[in-house]
Amino acid sequence: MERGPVVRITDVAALAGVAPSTVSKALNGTGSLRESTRVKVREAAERLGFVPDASARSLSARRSFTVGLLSTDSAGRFSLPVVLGAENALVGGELSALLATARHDPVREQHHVRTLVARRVDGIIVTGRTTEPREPIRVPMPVVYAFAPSVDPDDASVVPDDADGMRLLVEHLVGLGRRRIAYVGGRAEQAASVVRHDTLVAELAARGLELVGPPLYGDWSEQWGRRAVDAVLGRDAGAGPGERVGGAAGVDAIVFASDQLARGGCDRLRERGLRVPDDVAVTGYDDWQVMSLASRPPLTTVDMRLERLGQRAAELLIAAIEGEPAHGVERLAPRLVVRASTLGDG
Amino acid sequence: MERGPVVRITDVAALAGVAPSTVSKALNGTGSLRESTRVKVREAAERLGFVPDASARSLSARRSFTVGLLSTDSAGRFSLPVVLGAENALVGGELSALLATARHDPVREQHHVRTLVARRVDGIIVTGRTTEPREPIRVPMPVVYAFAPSVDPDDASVVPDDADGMRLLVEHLVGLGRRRIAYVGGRAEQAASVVRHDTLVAELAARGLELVGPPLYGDWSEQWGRRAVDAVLGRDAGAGPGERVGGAAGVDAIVFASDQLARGGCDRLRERGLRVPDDVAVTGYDDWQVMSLASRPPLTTVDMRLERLGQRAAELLIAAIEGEPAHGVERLAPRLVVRASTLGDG
DNA sequence: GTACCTTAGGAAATCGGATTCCTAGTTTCC
DNA sequence: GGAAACTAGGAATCCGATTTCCTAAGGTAC
Repeated sequence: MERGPVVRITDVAALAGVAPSTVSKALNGTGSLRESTRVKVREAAERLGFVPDASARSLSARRSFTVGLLSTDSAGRFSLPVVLGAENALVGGELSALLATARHDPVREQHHVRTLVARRVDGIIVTGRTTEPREPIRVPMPVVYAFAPSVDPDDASVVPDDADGMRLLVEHLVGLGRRRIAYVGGRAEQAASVVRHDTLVAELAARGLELVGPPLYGDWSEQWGRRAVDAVLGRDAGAGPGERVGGAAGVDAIVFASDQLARGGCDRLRERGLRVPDDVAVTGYDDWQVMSLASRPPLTTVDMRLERLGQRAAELLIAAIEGEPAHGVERLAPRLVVRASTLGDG
Repeated sequence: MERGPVVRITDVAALAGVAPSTVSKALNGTGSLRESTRVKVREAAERLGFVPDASARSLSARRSFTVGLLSTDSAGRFSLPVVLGAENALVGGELSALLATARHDPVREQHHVRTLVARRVDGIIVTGRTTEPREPIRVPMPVVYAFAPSVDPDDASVVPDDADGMRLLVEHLVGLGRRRIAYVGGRAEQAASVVRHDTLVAELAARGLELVGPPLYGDWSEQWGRRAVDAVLGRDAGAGPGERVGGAAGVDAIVFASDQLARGGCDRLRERGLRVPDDVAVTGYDDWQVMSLASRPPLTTVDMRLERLGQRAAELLIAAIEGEPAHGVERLAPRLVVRASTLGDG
């Protein structure tokens, strides 16, 4: 609340003693003007604190310099970083971000899509809660799907490369000499659980190894992580403190499909007297730091680089807006984060 | 990507056989028109899939039907729910939300403020990472501060009522018969640590009780929560399993200033052989469910109702936009969430 | 010195709705 | 039957910046 009368281009023109069109040219670096005139106009604009009205600019430019960030999710743990990364990257392209969260409600989503179209956003980035492929939205402007890809291969999508992440983990574990590896997933029907399992099995096979025991599925909670450890070790034969598990059912590493699971797993292993990583190495997934760092020991895990994912989506969208649309799914390479749950204190 | 040529009001007018101004009146319910005409126009608009251009509408309405959500924070754990609550409430008022995250960078914040002003947003909601009062932004439109209040008492702010939250906790603990209560805060210089401590002391005093030992401050980590328990119980004399603490230094409840601290505290208490809540009751703060529910036992804590806070901020902002600005700090009553860390399995 | 180019900058059209104002019909009333 | 009062809907203006088009002044050439 500082200046009541908003400054218009005509005010600047009047002060500078030129026509409005000249002000526009001077400030936008277009047209042919003497340098002295540009300076004069710039000074007048500066003095009045002139900020061009975006609506008017949009109207004549026939674009809004705005993109929609449509999140199926209530912008939870996964989509939030994506949204933030995108928002941040958009600023560079002098684009603003309209936030629209659908909260899993198709009606709400439809409403938001309509609003974004009405606002003539230059493009839309769609994110979701999980990596399950989703139905595309139908709008008359470019769209990029981030995290949750579109089922239409002609659309542009950016997703974390889960297979690559698992490959990094296997490489790391096997490199450390671990051979008897078990797998604990989250919900069985979700892509994240399945892809990670399948890749794990494939990568082990490529090294002449096999998963120890069947993959275990539950939900994504710490509690399931704890229980899964019991299941892996065999509930009945709780090993005593310091006692190496060994034997046919013995494992020397457990790969969990998320940090939450892994954290619960570490707790349970410790409670059962097993040392992590000395007796059993543990890996998580996501590098959700409130979990991965708070775990005892801190977790070796995979950072999906979600902010970078959002940033990349923004880059692709900007390119599409400028007439160079991408197609298909782009996979973003994740980053292995090594911590004490596999490496010990060393 | 469905219709190339965007439909304008003149297209609808042509199809309906009326003037553009009539279309506008028909669709907006203004002017005086025969019902048959309205229907005719509506059908034409429907058939063409007409969606009025928001820029044009904004230009003539002299407002953008958009509000800025300015988050100092990278929309972290606290500001995120506030932002979501606000965004959700805005939809009801047919307003859209422009997301702007400053990431603690004053330059970035200034840039975003400029952008929001250029876009002629109808108002701005400012949120922060902590409840520390902050400098107000200077803009020519209404502003509401949420979570982090403005230092200017003339501005409108909505904050969680921390004192009330602590009062609820004390009432609960004392009601359960706990008398020897210790306090563990987060960072000593932060309002959240201090207000909670001061209120705790005052509420205890009102009941003829005193805090056991000095308040302990550290950071907001689980690790500090664990260490703080050691400090409270006395590092040297680690009580054996099942042994009641008792005596001059004994406590029968520990109030932690956050769920993270409390969770670490529970872990440590258990490791020292103390039962929660039988030997020592524990309370957290925030009801951050990945902490409060994953804790063993789950935490009795205080839900600040951050989404509601954001919603309330949106309501106040909408009122201000409509000419009824609020002033001063409004405190939102929190909600006590009782779980097993004070009540046991019963 | 006249004819032809440049060039700086202004006037006017444009973007797409909303709104104000006005007019041709229709009603109402005495 | 004629004047006043409504009514429906169209024409024109406006919102504020961009952009196109055009003109007057200055420069160059022969």
